[in-house]
Amino acid sequence: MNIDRNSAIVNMNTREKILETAERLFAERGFEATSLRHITTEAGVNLAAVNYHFGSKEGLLREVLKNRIVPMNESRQILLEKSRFQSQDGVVSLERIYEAFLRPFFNIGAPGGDSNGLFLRMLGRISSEKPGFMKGLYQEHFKEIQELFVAAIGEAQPELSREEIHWKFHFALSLMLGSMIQRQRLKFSSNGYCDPDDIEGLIQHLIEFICAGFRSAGQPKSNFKFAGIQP
Amino acid sequence: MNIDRNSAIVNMNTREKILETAERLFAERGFEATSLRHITTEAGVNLAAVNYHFGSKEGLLREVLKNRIVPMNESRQILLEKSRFQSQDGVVSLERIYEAFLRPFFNIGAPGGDSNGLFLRMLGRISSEKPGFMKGLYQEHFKEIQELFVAAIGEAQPELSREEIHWKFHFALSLMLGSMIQRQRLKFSSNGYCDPDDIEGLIQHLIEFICAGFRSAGQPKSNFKFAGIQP
DNA sequence: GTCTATATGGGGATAGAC
DNA sequence: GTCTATCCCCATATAGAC
Repeated sequence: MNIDRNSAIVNMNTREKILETAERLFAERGFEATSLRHITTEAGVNLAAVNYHFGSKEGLLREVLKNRIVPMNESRQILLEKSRFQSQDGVVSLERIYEAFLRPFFNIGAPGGDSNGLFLRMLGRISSEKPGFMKGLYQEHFKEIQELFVAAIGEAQPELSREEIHWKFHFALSLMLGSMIQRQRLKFSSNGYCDPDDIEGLIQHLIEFICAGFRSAGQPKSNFKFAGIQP
Repeated sequence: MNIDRNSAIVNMNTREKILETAERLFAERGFEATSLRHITTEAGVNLAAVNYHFGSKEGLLREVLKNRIVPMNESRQILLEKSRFQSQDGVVSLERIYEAFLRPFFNIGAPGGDSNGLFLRMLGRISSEKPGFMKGLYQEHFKEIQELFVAAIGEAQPELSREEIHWKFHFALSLMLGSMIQRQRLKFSSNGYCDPDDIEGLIQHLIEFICAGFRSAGQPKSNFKFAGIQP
């Protein structure tokens, strides 16, 4: 039943044990730095089982990611539809759109107890470690959901050009991943002013920051004269 | 004289050859995934030279980063001081502050011809690969420059609380790194609407997005009622 | 400072018995 | 499906000759 992902790893079958342990170790140490031997030892299974069940180390990674990403994107879609249903005219506000986009991302570990956001750090890390791999992942898992959200943003901010929407969407996505990857830095760089473990606060600050960015003029070249300083 | 970093690697001494090649390979493939053998083979030097000159693989990494970061931060400080001097009352606008902060970051490779931003991808990657290592790097190289810029932001936006400034500074930093790490994604995710190789456009869009975030209310909890949707 | 040679330990993957 | 045993590759680091 998989009630508590952190306990009773004994009661899982070999395949599940490997997935469970691999996810944790990939997140903690990175993909390259984690060996199959390390995974199988911690999981208490045989080394050869990985290749039997997943074909290769990369096959294992693909499965680990898929198990998290698919429910996350389903959740995003449901939240967006719910907000659209609750709206007056079918146009969802930017805040609601990004709440639907961000919340499942930060809850991706729940209810598995991934309160440290290890999985999210892994996702960000993989995206910089293996760009080719991520491109495939994008085509398979993120293309559709992105089109859905880009369309919703276009309805919420109809004055934005397609180019502007894509720039800003890219920034929002980069910020979401970056702020999670870099989250531990906030601990020692804010001199105690901010608590990086306050996920709810993080989400709210992020929504505010992102929506402000989407509402900005969108014409920086004409609105703002750059100094043209040479470094 | 080091006129062109990409040519005449033959004319460099062993230490420089190693630094040159290591920087490129760390950036292209990541730290863990790059072997000393690979570096020394491409550089055309002996394997043992790395340990002789840098003590260890991590010592080599430290030196590679230092060679880029120190000039970058000097450049940031100079740009900020120049903008302060040019201002009427010593208060620099947010746009100028972030231009001074961002431009040396994106020009970090120049005039070395790092037009692909490989070094920046490496920096972001290392920060997720080796958090402990980055903490040391932060203390050594980034603490001072951050305090300088946080102070300038506090003067430009005096109504922001310390907590808000640190959140937003963290976001801006995460976005800067994230947008560089994820830059290649923009190629295939924007359907051709945006050109990720247009660094000048990237800088201008970033400044606009970040400054809008800094000018947003700063009190999301009271200004915006969250839906409280459960995923 | 630079080389060869090697110590020492790990890596992913697989063949074949059970 | 799971195991043992092993192939073959690569890693970092160092000792010691030149």
